[in-house]
Amino acid sequence: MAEDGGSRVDAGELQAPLSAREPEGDDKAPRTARGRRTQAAILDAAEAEFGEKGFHDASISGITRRAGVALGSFYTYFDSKDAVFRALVRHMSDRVRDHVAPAIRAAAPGIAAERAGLCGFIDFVREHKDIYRIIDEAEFVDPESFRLHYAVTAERIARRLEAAAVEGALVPHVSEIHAWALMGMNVFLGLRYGVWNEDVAPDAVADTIADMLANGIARR
Amino acid sequence: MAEDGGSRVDAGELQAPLSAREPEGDDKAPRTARGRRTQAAILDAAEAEFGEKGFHDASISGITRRAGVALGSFYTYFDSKDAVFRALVRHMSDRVRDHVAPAIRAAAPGIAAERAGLCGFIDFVREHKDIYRIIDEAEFVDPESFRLHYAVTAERIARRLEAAAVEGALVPHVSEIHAWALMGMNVFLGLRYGVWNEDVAPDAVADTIADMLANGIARR
Amino acid sequence: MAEDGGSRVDAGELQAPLSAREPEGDDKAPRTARGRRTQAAILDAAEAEFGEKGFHDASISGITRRAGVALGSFYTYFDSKDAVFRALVRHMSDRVRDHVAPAIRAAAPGIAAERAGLCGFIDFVREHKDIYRIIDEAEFVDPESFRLHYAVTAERIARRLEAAAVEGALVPHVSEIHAWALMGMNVFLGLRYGVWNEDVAPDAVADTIADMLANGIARR
Amino acid sequence: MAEDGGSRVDAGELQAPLSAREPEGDDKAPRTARGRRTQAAILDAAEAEFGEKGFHDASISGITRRAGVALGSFYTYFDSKDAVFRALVRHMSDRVRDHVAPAIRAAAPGIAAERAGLCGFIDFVREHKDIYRIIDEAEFVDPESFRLHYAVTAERIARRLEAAAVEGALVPHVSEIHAWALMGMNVFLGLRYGVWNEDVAPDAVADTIADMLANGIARR
DNA sequence: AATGAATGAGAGTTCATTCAT
DNA sequence: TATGAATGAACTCTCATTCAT
Repeated sequence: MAEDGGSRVDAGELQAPLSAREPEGDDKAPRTARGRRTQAAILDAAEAEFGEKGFHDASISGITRRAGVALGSFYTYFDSKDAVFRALVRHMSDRVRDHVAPAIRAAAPGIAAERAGLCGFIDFVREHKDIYRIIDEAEFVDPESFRLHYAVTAERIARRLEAAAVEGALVPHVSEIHAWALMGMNVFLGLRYGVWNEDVAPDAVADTIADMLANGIARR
Repeated sequence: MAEDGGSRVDAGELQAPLSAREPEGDDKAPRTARGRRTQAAILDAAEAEFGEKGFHDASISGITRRAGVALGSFYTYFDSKDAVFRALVRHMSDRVRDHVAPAIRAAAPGIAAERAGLCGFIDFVREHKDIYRIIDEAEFVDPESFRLHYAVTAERIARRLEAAAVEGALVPHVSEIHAWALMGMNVFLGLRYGVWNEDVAPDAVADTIADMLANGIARR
Repeated sequence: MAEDGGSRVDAGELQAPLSAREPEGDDKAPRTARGRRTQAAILDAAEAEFGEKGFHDASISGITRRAGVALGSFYTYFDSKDAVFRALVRHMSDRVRDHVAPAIRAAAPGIAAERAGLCGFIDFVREHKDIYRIIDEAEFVDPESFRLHYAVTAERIARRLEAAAVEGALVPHVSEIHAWALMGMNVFLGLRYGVWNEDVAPDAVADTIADMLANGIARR
Repeated sequence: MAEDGGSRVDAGELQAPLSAREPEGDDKAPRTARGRRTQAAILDAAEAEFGEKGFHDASISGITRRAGVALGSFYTYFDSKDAVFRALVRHMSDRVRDHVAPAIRAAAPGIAAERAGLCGFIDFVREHKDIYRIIDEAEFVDPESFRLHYAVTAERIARRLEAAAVEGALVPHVSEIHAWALMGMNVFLGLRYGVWNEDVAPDAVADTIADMLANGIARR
């Protein structure tokens, strides 16, 4: 699952409405305004259906029922069940990134930035619990996009850490290994304190992790 | 996925062969030696089938074909597709724990023990790559056992950290949050350096993480 | 099995074609004319299949084969094998009633009306021998509809007898017991002289029973 | 279902225990005492299983589980599921007859005898409600034995009526039609006042029917 | 563009029966 | 005689996808 804000998103970028997304092969470009509305309705319905039931228990007819359109209309806008799923994963992956990125950029490079990323991630997950299921299930539905998602995310973290090291905020030997470790921490803390139970405030979680990242946990 | 060794396993305990497992409701106890052999063959085949295809694309007939038994024989030993899956998850969860536990116990409490756990985990995952898929897919197939697995694992880590803190090896404020962070790190490092690619030695990964845990990564 | 004509059916009412039936929960309402044709074909085929083989030996694929539609189409119109069966029982129960009712109403209340009912019933059964199997098997397939069918039928006979008693055509103490006795007689006479063997004319059977009902069979 | 006592059973005949029945092709003769016990246990279990679940939902394994014997042992004593069912139907048919016959013989030929038969039948059914299901289901499981059962029973009633007519107790023209009518009445009255609900005493039912048979129900 | 009926491969599951021990 | 594992045909039901209207 996405757990990190990217830096390629410009500040002030708004969440693009579904109907304005440019297709990338998984969906078909509607020709009319009516068509765009229908496609958007289907994508929204797919989010609800997949989030609620998971990929395999979700059904096309469930999606079109939620969307209030005929079954056949689905295939006017998407080639297959897998295709909507991919489109949805990409869409959600973007939304997480867009949610977290501003907070990261606003913080000082290094520990503070990572702290902000984790905090924003937990916040986001709390408001979009279904997303967690959706992106994670991609591992089994469309391994390639799952792999890509995490590879890209880890790479983004790694570049950020390196930049912070160059600036002198972090130790010089930060590496891809650190990036994967941070990503894993974030994902599981999001699962535990975002999806499963909200018994601890995101800020408290983030403070704890920031301290660990800054000073370690060995008694000296 | 399991990524930690428990302490309830006695030193020297051997991995119990499939044929010696006591059933816990997901499988039916065979009453003859022949029956035990067949059940073990089915469980082994299920591991291969699920690992290769994932839960939903796997089929009972695929499992029995691999096991070399008739389709109906499956139902002599398991109630359903879900039931084998659950039995398998439990079995594998136990195997990871049993593999990692001795290394953890052999190390000094604190950073060294956690280092050993991560190292053992990556080793194990490299030799049982399918396991990763199987246990992780439980999130969607049988959420309860997924939840239980990670809750139990995190709890075990937390207790270990607390004990090390009491001994003075770790800072006194270690908590459940640290446990979840460590678990998440381990899982993702196992995925990246165990399942996806073996381009970095487990020891190197573990050294890096041990250093981070001991000293943090902030420039001081 | 139905063996009696109801009084709620208006004189002159025609047997509704399958395609005009309103669903009551056991079948799904088609939305196009084509759909109605298909559903009717399936229901007709089900009658043949169940009548010939009985519920358990009948198969959905047998039904769709007879109907000349694809297997899956069955589930477009009925939820399950039980659901078609229930729809069919209801349909046939209505048909018997509608066949017999006019003859009953045309006769004088009392013995003549019951005679007409029996006569019409045997006639009907002779032309629809399958119905016997179908409705009777409901006792084992869907006990509730079996129970309901006979309870409703007995009640109808009881009311008719009471009305005739009030008019002075029958003795005043006719009761539910008489109704059940008449219903049982009719059913078994229908079985014997309608389904099994047509060696005696319905009128002859009815005359015999009418005499017995009118005068009893004790020598005086 | 049986609804009449035969006259071929000698007075004083005891209900033969299962283990003493002579096989008639549907079961296999046990060679040892132990074998007879096992066979009897299976037959008893079959009565319970079929009575509770009906023929199709009953299973051989359910029967052997109830009997406390191994699955394979079933085939030591019966050739098939149909075979036990047939043996059971014959057995129960005999039991009804044996229960009702003495009462019939004790009564005066004619109305009194038929009254006694109905009364005894309702009594019997109340104590063996499952039997109703078992024998009636034979219509769909083994039509031949169902047919035979009712044909034999009707014939027995017919002979009894004829004899009573010869003695001057009944009108001279009693026939097979009367026999079937009586049988049908008895069966349905047994269903209503024996199986479904015991809200009316068997004697009251029998009195009502006796009066109807004696005098008819037409107002004169 | 929209509809919804039609398709049919494929899945999980059951269970009467056989047979080696 | 008794056991229970093994078999596999057969069945009901699902659902992604196609297509005529």
